[in-house]
Amino acid sequence: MSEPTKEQKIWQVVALIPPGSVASYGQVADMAGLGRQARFVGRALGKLPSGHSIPWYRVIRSSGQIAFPQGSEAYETQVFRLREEGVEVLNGRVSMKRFQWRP
DNA sequence: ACTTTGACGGCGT
DNA sequence: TACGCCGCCAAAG
Repeated sequence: MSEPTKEQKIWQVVALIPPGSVASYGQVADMAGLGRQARFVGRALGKLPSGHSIPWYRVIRSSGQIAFPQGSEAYETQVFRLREEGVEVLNGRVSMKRFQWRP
């Protein structure tokens, strides 16, 4: 085994987000030591291997918006899982004020 | 080696 | 509050 890849670091950080809270792509990038690589976080989550247990749905935009287009399957899944943990989602958005993860 | 892409962010209008 | 524009930068093609 060698050094963890950047993608693995990202997954590692996402796995730390506790149930009932959310984090932005930018916040995850920063915590993974990737600076302003918010966009890379999205790409990395898209590559999650099947069978994983990474809470990808706890990652949203800094604005509180769900990153997928409303109505898409991924969007519906994300909203469902968030509500399941007690996170309120109204019109595709979460109140960062109330649910953002603060390490 | 070069160009395009992307589950973003921040600021201005 | 809601768009649009531009900046970011590693990975894909």
